[in-house]
Amino acid sequence: MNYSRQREEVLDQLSGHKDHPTADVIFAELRDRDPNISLATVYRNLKLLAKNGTIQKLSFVSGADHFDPNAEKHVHFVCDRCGGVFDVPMPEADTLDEEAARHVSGIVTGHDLVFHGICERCCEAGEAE
Amino acid sequence: MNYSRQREEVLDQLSGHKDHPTADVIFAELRDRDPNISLATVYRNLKLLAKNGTIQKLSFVSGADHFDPNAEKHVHFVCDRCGGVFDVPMPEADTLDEEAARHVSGIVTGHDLVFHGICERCCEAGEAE
DNA sequence: TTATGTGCAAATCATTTGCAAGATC
DNA sequence: GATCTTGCAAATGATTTGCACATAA
Repeated sequence: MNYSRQREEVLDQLSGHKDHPTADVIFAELRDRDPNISLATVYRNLKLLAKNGTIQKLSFVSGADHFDPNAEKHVHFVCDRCGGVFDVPMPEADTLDEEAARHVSGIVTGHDLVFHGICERCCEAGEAE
Repeated sequence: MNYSRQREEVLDQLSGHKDHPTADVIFAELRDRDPNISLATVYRNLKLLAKNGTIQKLSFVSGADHFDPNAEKHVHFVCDRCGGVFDVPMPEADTLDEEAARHVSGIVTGHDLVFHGICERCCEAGEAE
C-alpha cells in the first residue's frame, strides 16, 4: 500500500471522533481542509483501512455504515435519538462466544453486541424542554 | 389496517422459514403463487408487519435487511459462509441490559446480540470437500 | 363511496466501479 | 516508468415513493 495524503487525512479525521461517524460525515468535514477530496476516495480508504485492520467498520446500525478508529472488537451503544454510536467498556462480554457455542451447533467465531437507548447528552437535552 | 391478500401471503411465506429471509427472497418465492405481486408490495407489507409488532426486522446483517416471523427479541447467529440467519436460545442474554446500564451514562432500552460463525450445514459441506 | 392497498416505474440513499489523469516509489 | 491512488461520473443494490387503478369496509 502506497502512501496517500487523502488516506492520512481520512484516518486523521476519523481518529478525532469519540462517536463513530459515517463516511459522508468524514467527507463533509474533510472538504473544509481539502476541497477536492471525493466521497469515493473516502469510501475507498475507509474500506482499505478496515481491511488492513487499522480501523473497524460497524455495519450493525441501520442506515449507513459507521467507522470506529479502534479496531479492537468491543461493545457499542447506539443513541436512538441522535444516531450517535459510542463505546461501552464491558468486560462481561468477553465470555459470550463460549456461552453461545453451547447453544449453537455450528462454529462460533465472534459476535456483535450493541445496546440501544438514549445517550447522556440527549437525556439532558430532553429534560431541558 | 384493512385486509389484503398480498399481506397475508407475505406473512404466510415468511412464517414458513426457519432461517430469516430478505425481502427479495420472499418476493421470488411468492411470484410462483402470485405472478403479479410486486417487490414494492412485499417491502411495504414487511415494513407494516414489523411496525405493528407481528414480525421483526433484522438490520444488523450487512447487506439487505432480514425478517424474522418471531417478533420477540432474541439472540441470532449469522453464518458467514451461506449468509443464513438463525435463532439462538440463550437465556443468559436476558440480563445484559442491566449489566450495560452500569457502564453507560444514558438510558439503555435494549440490545442486539448477533453471533457470527459457520452454521452446522456449512460445516458439514466443508468436511465433505 | 371513502379509505386502503396494489403494481409499476421513477426516485432515493449508500456504496462501488470504470476510466483517464495524477502521485508515489 | 510501472504501479498505486484520485476525482468524477456512471453503475449498482436495497429500499421507498408518486400515481392511477383496484379492493376492502
